Amino acid sequence: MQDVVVPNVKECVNCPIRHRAVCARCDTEELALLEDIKYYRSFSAGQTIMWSGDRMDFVASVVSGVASLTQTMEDGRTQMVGLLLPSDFVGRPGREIATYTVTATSDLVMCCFRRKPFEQMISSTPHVAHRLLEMTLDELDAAREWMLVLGRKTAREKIASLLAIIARRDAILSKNTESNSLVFDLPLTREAMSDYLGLTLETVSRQMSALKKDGVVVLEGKRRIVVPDMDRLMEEAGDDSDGGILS
Amino acid sequence: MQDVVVPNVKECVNCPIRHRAVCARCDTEELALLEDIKYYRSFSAGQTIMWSGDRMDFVASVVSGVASLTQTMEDGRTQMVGLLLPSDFVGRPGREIATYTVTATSDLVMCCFRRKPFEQMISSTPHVAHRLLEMTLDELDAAREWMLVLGRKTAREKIASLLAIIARRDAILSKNTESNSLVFDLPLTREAMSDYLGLTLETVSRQMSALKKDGVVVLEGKRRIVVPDMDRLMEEAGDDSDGGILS
DNA sequence: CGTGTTTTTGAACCCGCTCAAGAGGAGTGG
DNA sequence: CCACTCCTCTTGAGCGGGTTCAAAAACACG
Repeated sequence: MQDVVVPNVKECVNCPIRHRAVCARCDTEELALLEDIKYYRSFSAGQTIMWSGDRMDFVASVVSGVASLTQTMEDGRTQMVGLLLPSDFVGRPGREIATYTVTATSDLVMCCFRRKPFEQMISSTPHVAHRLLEMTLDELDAAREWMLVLGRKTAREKIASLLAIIARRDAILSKNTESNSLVFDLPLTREAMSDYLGLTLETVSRQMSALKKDGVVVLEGKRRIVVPDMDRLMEEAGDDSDGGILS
Repeated sequence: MQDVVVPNVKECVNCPIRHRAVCARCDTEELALLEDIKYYRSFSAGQTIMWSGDRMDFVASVVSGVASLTQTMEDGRTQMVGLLLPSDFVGRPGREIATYTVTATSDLVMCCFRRKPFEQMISSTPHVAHRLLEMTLDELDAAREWMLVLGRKTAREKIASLLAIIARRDAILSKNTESNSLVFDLPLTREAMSDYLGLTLETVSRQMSALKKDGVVVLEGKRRIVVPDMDRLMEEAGDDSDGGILS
């Protein structure tokens, strides 16, 4: 966890997610409006930000760290339904009550907007509304991709798919596209992985060991992952390797 | 299949989905613009409307019937990722190439808009853009709900969940809220159900028989379903019955 | 070093899958 | 009307991947 400390990000202009978040399309004037209604909040790994059913007085962007959306049945069965990485958006304009439980999976910084004024901005500034539509469509695509993983892939393919997704997002964010091999930190516990993949934590552990034994990944310590051959990983995930990591 | 013949719906004002579709918020002036770029297309049950990877020159609303979005892996494993009922929207503004295969699950009528002019409308008329955002957020919620079904529910719960969803949508559309018992036609084959639920067709058949044996549903013929007790069905689905069918 | 947490590994079981055969319906033609 | 085909759906039997339950190992932090 390389502890991204968000050094006094007060002004949007210096914000690390300035060009990917919901504010990406805003001009300086619109940014000024956002500055007025925004505030930062930090959470430590494991902390629950919001319970399903809670009143929700803000929406937010993830600035750094990883958060997750989960749904839980009465008997405790849990399914993660969203993995929120930097620049991703939390909350639904027009909705007062949270539908999902939001948890900080790693240490986390969020840029929060008070809900009411933000909803007014949606109506008044097309740039925010348009970017939000775009991001929501992307989320929908991601959710549908995940439905294929959940519904049809084997345990091994599921693990490989998750690693591939994180590796890809990580490569985009940190521009470490030197070679074909990738190194990144897994921001998820085994339990979080199992909740994402619809598996038990034991199966996740077993399949991680198997992928390691077969040389698909190398584990440095508990969380650091090395992918020697991205194409091989994609193959294990059951996707056709279209080659382009940054598509 | 009660063969909704869409009696010469030429004008939007008479359209059965006028108040739920992407055009719901439009005033008469905006409707006139849409009329210019729209045209109807009919498909018969089983017909493929568009293959994943195809060029996509239009977006559309489902007027009557049911369509499905599916994703397929190289080895043929298939997952349905969207079930499109009347008023639902197909296609993504800004995208030229279809990501999913779209199939007419029953006989189907769609109201198509040429893509380019429609995209211009998104930018120029906030009513369309705003409604589309709202609908996309609803789709995202539905997809996430479905991730819980795919990832964590048993075969029996999956079937019950699907029946509950269709029963609910059907109740809203046709306002047959006389009693607690519901009757509707299943617009899906066993195979389509299995593709939706991440099961085999045999398991779907077995669980349908089991639900019938246990009196949760009554089958009249092959496709007509009677749900004597909606709360019971919800219970079988593993959801807490919040009672309100029309929430 | 001890305690609590996360992860790994083992062994037995079971739900849903696979493979296979049969049943039911709709349409066609004699 | 039956005979035939095609297609969807049902049912049966055995198998296997992932779960469950249990215990040990690795690690973190005082």
